[in-house]
Amino acid sequence: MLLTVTIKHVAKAAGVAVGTVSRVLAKNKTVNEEIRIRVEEAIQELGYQPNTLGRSLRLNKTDLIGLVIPDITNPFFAELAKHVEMLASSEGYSVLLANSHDDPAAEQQQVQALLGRLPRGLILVPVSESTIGDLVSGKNTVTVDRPLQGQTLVGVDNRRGGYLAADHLLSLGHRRIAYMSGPPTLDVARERREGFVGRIREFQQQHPSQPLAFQTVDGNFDYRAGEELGNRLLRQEHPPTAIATASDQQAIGLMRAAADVGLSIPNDLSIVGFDDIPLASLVLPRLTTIRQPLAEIARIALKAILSRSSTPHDCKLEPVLVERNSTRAWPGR
Amino acid sequence: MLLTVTIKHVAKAAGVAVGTVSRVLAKNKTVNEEIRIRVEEAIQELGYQPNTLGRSLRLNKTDLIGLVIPDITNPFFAELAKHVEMLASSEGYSVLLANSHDDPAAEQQQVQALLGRLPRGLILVPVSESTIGDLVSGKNTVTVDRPLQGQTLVGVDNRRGGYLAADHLLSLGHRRIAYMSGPPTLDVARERREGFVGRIREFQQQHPSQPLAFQTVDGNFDYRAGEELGNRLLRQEHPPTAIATASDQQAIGLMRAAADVGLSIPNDLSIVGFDDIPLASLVLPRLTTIRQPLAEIARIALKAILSRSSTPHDCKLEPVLVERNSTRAWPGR
DNA sequence: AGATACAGTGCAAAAGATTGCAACGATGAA
DNA sequence: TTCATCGTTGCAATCTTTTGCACTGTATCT
Repeated sequence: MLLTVTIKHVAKAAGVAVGTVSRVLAKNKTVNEEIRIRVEEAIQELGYQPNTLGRSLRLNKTDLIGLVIPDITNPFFAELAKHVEMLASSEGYSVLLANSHDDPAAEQQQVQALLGRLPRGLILVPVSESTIGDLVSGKNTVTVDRPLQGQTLVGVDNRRGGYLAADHLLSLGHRRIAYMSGPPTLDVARERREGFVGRIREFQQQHPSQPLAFQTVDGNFDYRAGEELGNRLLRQEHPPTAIATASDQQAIGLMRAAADVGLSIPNDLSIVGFDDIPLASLVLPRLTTIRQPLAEIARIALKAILSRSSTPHDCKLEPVLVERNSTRAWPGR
Repeated sequence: MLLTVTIKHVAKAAGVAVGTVSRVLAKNKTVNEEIRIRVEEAIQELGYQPNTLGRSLRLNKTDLIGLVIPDITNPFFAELAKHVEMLASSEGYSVLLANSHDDPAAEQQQVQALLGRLPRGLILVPVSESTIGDLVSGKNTVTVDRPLQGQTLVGVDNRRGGYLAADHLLSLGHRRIAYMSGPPTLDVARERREGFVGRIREFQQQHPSQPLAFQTVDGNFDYRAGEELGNRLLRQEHPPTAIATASDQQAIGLMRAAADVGLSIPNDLSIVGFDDIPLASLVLPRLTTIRQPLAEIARIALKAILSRSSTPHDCKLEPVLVERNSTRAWPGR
């Protein structure tokens, strides 16, 4: 165990008091140029690195950002984590990662453990609206993607996203449409569906004479749910000609189901996803989807944490439609 | 800002000295039963939680595990992160996440930043063999997937993995075979290829009369490389009937290229991947691949960290062939 | 010249927890 | 009675850093 060099050693080497070294480190200008140089030389010479723990204890705050997400394996959250980590580390912060596995009890435990580390702030994708509410209240928290009572939420305008998807399919001439939603317990899922259904209703009112079949199914956000719900939808007597989903993972699962049933995309079936994960542009055919500006979301969330604006102020970003090859105009056979 | 309750408050509430409270917390048995109960009640009552910083400063060690990976967006590393996080948090540790983006300079910076936090240990997927070598030497580090001079490596027997893939394709009757390798700078990639080539050569010696065409290409591990290399391989005059890749991501990119060329899998082309990421069993067709026991890898890596066995001792696990629907016997047209 | 201001520096007190050492009271032995 | 022992507990030092306060010496003003 090599013994570490502390601020005391630097002070002795430079022939000054520890306080002075500290002031040099803090770039405090009330320190003589000559002494500053002497101290900096000593720091160089000894290879001194400030002890984060001592500083944190004294200041009662750390350079840690807590990030609690349901599942790092989900490409959407992985992307979020990547951006948060990049931005945080460029500002000198490190990120504490915690998985909640979509389990309220685990989430509560994780949040508690993280809070015990006195992080500068918490970026949270909550799974349970109730369990952790008071745990994080007043704790410099920002919520991403999903809301939590009394906390700043930064995310996308989900209604608008749903609206865009519906509008896209309608304008392509589809008149047998289905919407594959997420878990009905989640606000995000409900909002996306409401936006989608809203556009459908709007169209029906504007064109009351046009026949329009529409249905909705619920499930999880993952691949498997996409496949299962897809099978259910496509094996009906009159299957839809277009399906919008609440996540790209669902959409990719759905593509699998479509292939099993023998449908070709986009010829027999148009699909539009949600999120625009990296894989979306790599599946075959490339997936038309509603893009969430994730880099921007991460940036704003982190800024909110670091600026400590105690008043919660939600931030809803604009989703955008990314047209690729999984949707096509319906010839109207 | 609500003021936090410290060990001092507990001591006063229980009418004992702080040292005694500390001993109760440490489950030190040299403390009277009666007093222990009184202290524990005070802890409950006040909702006291020990300050991690004070403890860490005193003990000069933390409950943090540093995890440095090239890219959290890569499903393989995401899966690794998930397992590490699960195991670590179940032992009371938190994980510090850092992305190196496959960039030696960034990696060096990240490792340095993490080490400054005095983690209990570092789990590292190194991108550069040279830059961080002396940075982490003697620092309780475990390397996963890729080796680093003088550090314990836990990973899969890559040669064996390559061997299994080649053996599978040969036994299916394929005689025009290609291997899509990873970056030749990476030991992992070289070993997998050597294993693969080794089995090919072995077969040639055993059956010198049988015609056997074999070629190799190099590239990155990601989807895009898979697609590009795939196009190059498949657009030859006599394309291979079977291709093994060095990663599932490559394999999935390759599937895309195959579809572009109009080849059906597994009828016209057999593909075997490497890693067995979750997506592998969800693509169409489901991907035959060489599975890495990632949960086991994470478990061993963490155990090595926590047991602080200072002598580096590599651990090579057995990869296993997972047969799914992307490979098929070659009829020998 | 004497008083005042001021920049620059040292000193010591925090911050919260752990732990070696001393002290204490009770007991038993000499 | 005195001494040693044992099991517990309190005291105080320690880990490293920051920062308010006091102090020094110089410069400026009256």
